[in-house]
Amino acid sequence: MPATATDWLALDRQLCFALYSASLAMTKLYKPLLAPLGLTYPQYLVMLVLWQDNGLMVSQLGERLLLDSGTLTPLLKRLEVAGLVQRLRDTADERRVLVQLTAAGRALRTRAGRVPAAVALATGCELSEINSLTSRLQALRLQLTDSTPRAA
Amino acid sequence: MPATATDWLALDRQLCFALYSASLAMTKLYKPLLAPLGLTYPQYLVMLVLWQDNGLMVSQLGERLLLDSGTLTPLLKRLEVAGLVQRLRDTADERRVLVQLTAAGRALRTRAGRVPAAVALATGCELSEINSLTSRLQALRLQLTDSTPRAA
DNA sequence: GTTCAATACATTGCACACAATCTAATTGTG
DNA sequence: CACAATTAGATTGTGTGCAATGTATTGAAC
Repeated sequence: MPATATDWLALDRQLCFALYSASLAMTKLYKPLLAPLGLTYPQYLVMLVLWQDNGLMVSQLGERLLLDSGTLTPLLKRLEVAGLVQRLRDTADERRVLVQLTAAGRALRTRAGRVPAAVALATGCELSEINSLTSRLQALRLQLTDSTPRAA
Repeated sequence: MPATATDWLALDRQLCFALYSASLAMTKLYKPLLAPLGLTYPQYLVMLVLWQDNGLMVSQLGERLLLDSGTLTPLLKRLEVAGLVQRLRDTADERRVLVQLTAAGRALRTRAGRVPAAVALATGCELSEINSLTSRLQALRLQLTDSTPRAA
């Protein structure tokens, strides 16, 4: 089967694969940077949210990160075991679980402060280039989540 | 702890999160498109490679997709159970496993032909925009895999 | 006030990713 | 030829992602 003039199924032509492999490569880049902090990459994302807005519900974390409870519940339990967060039932509404940083969790922010610069360096990109690429990816994600409704 | 003037740890400023969430959103977009073909998204990527180059070794698939045997071996076994590929020990070098498309696997290419257009539509982007974003992500991935050597 | 629907989270099952380790086969060295 | 080093896959264990389902709590309607 000879390749057509423009083979739409060629791997190197796929935006999806460029996205997929770049994302996995990024995760691998973070791994040695986060290991000293005792965090995996998704756990780091949760901490980023909590460092900005402490005391969120599980569902609010899920909205920010676009993850569901099936992913977050076990992840948060591991963060709790690690002593970085506390999971507290909301007394006003006992369906809710509030995720609070512990002192250790707050303290970790300082050590995490060095991570972004190390990542920016590894990308080999100017800051302006990083920002423009970030913006385009955010726009793409917005478009994709709109064309892929997740709830009726 | 008040946010600094430029908070380098802000979630929406992270290239990594834009990449991560866009990649997950892309996978969710593919899911209903690939379900009729009986493929998951990573399985689809493997099929893309094989449709271009049939009869590769597991390690060659891994080079193209940047995945290791721990990921590919069970995935390929599932594709074999689905009747789309065959895994054959190379008689010349019995360490090697050659992955060959079956007739059903080759035939699936025709049905997959409709997928790229549906994806392009969902992105809401011009083709030129898709291509430029793809190129930038490929360059980023290359830079990241170079700064993150995986073998000594 | 009881019943029904909605909400918030937890659980289960499946499929990746990947580090670390293992086994079998091949290659290189003398 | 013996044998150490290398190579190719497979296996194991951990941690996501997510669909589907379960459970307890709350809110709404009557």
